[in-house]
Amino acid sequence: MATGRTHRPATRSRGIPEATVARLPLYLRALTALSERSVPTVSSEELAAAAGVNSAKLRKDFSYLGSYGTRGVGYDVEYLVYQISRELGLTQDWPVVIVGIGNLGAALANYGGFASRGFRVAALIDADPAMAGKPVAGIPVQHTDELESIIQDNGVSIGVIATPAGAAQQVCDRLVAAGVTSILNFAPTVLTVPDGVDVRKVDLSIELQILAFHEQRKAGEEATAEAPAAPAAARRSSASGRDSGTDQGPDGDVPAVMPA
Amino acid sequence: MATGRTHRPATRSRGIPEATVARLPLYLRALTALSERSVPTVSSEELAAAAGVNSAKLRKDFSYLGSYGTRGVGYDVEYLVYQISRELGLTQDWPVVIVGIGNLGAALANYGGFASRGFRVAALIDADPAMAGKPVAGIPVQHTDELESIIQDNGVSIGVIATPAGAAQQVCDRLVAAGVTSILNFAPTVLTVPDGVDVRKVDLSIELQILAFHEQRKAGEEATAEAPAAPAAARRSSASGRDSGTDQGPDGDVPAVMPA
DNA sequence: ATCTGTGAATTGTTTCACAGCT
DNA sequence: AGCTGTGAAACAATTCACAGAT
Repeated sequence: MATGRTHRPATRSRGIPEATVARLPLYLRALTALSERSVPTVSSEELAAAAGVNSAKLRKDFSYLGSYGTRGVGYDVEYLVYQISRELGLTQDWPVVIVGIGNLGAALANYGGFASRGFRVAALIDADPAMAGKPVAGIPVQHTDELESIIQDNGVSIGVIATPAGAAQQVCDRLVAAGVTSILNFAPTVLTVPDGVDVRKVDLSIELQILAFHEQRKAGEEATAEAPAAPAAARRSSASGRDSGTDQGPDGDVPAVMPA
Repeated sequence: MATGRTHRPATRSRGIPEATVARLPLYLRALTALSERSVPTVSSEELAAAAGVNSAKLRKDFSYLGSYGTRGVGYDVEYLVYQISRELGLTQDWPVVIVGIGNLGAALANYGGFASRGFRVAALIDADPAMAGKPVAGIPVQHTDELESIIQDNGVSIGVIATPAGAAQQVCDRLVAAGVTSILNFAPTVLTVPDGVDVRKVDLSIELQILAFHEQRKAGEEATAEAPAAPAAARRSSASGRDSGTDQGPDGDVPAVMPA
């Protein structure tokens, strides 16, 4: 997903399903935890439980990578960690830039698991001149003017956008023009990119809205079936005077602050 | 996804596909922008472009909601905004608590689009006593001790977890016990919840790893001469007889962890 | 003439269930 | 006996392509 038209028509190559790729990081995390506890082998059942999936799916997923297990025994933890890391491209080091150092950008910069496996924050970039030089997570913030040279000098191919929605497309364009080919977008806006560039988005309000949908459905279903543990009686709060479009932020839904 | 069990075999209800539900917020955002520009109607083609999907998909999605368009004309923007809002449950106000007010929690609390559409931050909760009373985004942080009473007093059914991974499951358990039935998890860990509770996760490192996978593939594709991936010899064990050939081995050597 | 709504075809994903290896 | 690996079946999502409404 994400890329509109990337498909090389007939790349009979290593066709790992996208759904599987999206789960590999989950398996990797579970395996890493086992590795740290020096657990030597694990069955598909155990590993699946740790990753929150079912074992048939896990086995099918692994079958796309190769036959890395041992029948009657399970999977060798260290070996699998290595194989999945390699498959995900984590045996190399990916320099990443974060653009937009507001609360969210700072949170991302401070995120531990970031630097830990394969990724390295090469630079923090913000449009506010007052931020320039200020260290965040031990890294001095640089001004947007430097964006192109930073990308090029560090060979950055992955960029993280944590700016307000209004600035996101512009930042995206500059990142792409400078050579970035993968973008993780935290701004609540749809980014348009050329073919060959991957975009993934993380969007708080979308996630909340999906939850609200299901939540609403649960509430309307109270007539049926068993009564759940919690007394979902008094849901629904008062202030209901809002509905269609009288919000402050121009659709923008500005994300985590940041001096614009 | 998210909901573990849920088998309601023949709920003749309004079975909107999950993939469609996940796109409704996207359409809603695009429509809200149009609404603010006082655009009266929009075609599936235009709206699809604004939302970053193709028009056939959009029409199919809308067909699950009902027939809200006019052939030869398009969709009435205001009407659609209302219908989708209603479908998503945004015509009511959802009180939300955020647990874990670090950089990320603060970023979430400050997130504009949060309060703007149907969601209201009912409380900010943190385990650090030193945070108690301190206002973040204009809302005083409360101590974890108050968690249960906050949930109950405010009729909160949606909780956001922005704590460190180590605390997430514990917080989750308390939220669920207090009556929360939808959770948005930002902590990099798998949460276990009872049936009937929805969990959605947002995970930076998973997203980056997925990008790295695709990035790696792009790199290996443009320079076909270099190190053409692994000589996937042992893939697909249909190789008759001997199988334990030295598989793996991108360029360098591997920490030969024994494949049995 | 245009654009929606939707069956039918296609493509992708998950689950089943069991053969085959250890 | 136990557990993986995988065809085949079931299910889900997407795309096609056109009938039908305005």
